[in-house]
Amino acid sequence: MKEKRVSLQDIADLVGVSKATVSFVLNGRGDEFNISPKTQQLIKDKAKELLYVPNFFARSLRQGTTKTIGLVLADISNTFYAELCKTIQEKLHDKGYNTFIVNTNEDLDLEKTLMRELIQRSIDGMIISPCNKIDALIPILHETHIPVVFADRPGDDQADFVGVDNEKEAQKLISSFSVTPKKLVVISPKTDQVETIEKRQEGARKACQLETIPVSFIHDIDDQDTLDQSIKKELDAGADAFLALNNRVAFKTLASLKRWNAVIPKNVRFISFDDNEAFSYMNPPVSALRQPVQHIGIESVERMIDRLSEKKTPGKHLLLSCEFIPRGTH
Amino acid sequence: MKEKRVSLQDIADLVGVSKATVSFVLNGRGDEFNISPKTQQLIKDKAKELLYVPNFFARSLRQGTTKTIGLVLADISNTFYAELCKTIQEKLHDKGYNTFIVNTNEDLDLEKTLMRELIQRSIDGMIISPCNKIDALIPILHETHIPVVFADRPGDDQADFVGVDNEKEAQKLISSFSVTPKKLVVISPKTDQVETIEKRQEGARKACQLETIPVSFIHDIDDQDTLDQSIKKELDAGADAFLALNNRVAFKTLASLKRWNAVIPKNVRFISFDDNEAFSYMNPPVSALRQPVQHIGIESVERMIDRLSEKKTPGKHLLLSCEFIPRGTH
DNA sequence: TTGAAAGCGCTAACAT
DNA sequence: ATGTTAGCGCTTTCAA
Repeated sequence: MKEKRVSLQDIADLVGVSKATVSFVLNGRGDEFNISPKTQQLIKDKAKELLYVPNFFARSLRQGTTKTIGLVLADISNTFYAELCKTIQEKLHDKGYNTFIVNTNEDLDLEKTLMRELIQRSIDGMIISPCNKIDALIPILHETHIPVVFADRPGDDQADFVGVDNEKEAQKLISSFSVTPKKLVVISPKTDQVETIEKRQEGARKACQLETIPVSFIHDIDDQDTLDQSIKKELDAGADAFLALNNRVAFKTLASLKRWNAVIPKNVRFISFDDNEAFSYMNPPVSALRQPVQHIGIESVERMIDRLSEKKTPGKHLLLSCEFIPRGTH
Repeated sequence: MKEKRVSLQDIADLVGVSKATVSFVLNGRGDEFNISPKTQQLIKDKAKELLYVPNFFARSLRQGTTKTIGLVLADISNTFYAELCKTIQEKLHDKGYNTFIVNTNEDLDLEKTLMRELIQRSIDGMIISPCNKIDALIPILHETHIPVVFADRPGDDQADFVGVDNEKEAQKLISSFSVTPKKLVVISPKTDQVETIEKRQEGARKACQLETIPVSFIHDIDDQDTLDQSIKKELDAGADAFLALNNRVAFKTLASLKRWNAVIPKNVRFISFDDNEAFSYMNPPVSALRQPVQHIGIESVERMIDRLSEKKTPGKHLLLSCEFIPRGTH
């Protein structure tokens, strides 16, 4: 079963030409080098017969390029990233690049390990939505000179970034409630030291300050019952508006509200920062801020391609707008 | 910016030793070759200073192994596959393997292309949930001799497979309705020529035959309104039980039922073959058959590792059981 | 203790 | 119209 893979040399030997000739023909440059049609056919036939597959490594080693982009994602099982991943891979493929996807699972150490592994593989570039703070990543990024584009979660000013203005969007969102909240509760996901979530919190805080709305913050701690108790307390304290800071925590918050028989949107209003396929099917359908996921993916790829062709220098920050989807809970 | 990457030779030159020596030291085999501690330190320091990263391709080329498994997925934006992907990557990483994930987007041609690209990269093995029929893939699989494990969707008898007995599970599922249906409607996703969906249809058909329940089949055709009309027709014809064949189409079916004001589960009962994170949060919460996603991932990896160590020959089919999650719609 | 050299499979400049 | 050859960066055997 473990026969050695067929190499250029094998074909060359069997056809009775040199491996250079075989290389030319198989790369479609036979005519360019005036290889006779007869020889070309012979070579092609033999290659097909032996199921020849070129060795990608040998080629990369020789050419110094891999036509591969590394994609580092924080949580592939979150629909947001899954969608982002899909778009990016599609677009990169259109541009002739392969994508090496890795999932860091919001694990700071794993992220570093995986980034190093990607760099080892001589990827041509890296698109990343980091879970680490940029400071932790800088030493790693210094180990390489490939272009890096941050998607969704920013790096620093010197690095490319495509995403949304989380603070501004969150701030605007507060005024989307159909009734000005008497008391707002903001629920954050468990892993909340990430830049995006912090910005969203900040935006909400500012909006509430401006409009003098009392606001409190709850951090999801992975356990539905604890969350339920926190929410109960807020409800008892007169909270009438809830803002969930991503789609995962939105589900959990809704479950809590249901448990305490909150009547949405009559007595209590709810908005999710981050949309989900299921929201429109729920009862009542969930009002949410939709991030331009696909757009983020497309622009990240564009940016990467620009950087690869060295037409652009790093440091561009592209902020895309979100869209509020009014459904039945706001 | 595009300075050449530091190579072994660079370090060797600067330290004043041969690149062999450097290679030994950097691979932690310095003592084994009796390299003096002083030289070793010198080399290590220089490597760190220059941010040396070994060239993975050169190494792979030399060693003929890549420690990389290709993972071919049909639709990464479907929660089922996203979860599978996450598990598989985690487990492979534990075993010292990297994962090269590609998403075929249920596109038959793209699948073939991507599989070829994986093979070109000399991956050590491939885990795949194919969208193509096995016949279409056989020629491609013949181009290589690496172990292949089919996950979720089977290949053929000669190939390894880890998944679920879709036919049997679907058949059993029919008797999970709280009331025996007067008329059952089975809704399939758009891409329904896949083995798993066909088996589920078959299972439902058999169950209905045995219990003499009239059954009809609807194929989702991507347009909610058309689906709505089909479902309306069935409702008018007295359909009182609906079985959705994956989580995506479940949402759409529920939306339809809501549109026509079907009272669930009083007048109409609903079950989804395939669970979703959101189901438990819906109103009423959706009864569903949960596939052992993580288990499928874990076993696929186990199988792959076995095959890689050549302890096992191919052809093992592992069927895992599903679990019916009774919630509020069945 | 360390170095020299071969070779993994491929490409491309240079010969014939 | 085709062949020869020199590497790409690394590992490893053999020699010194």
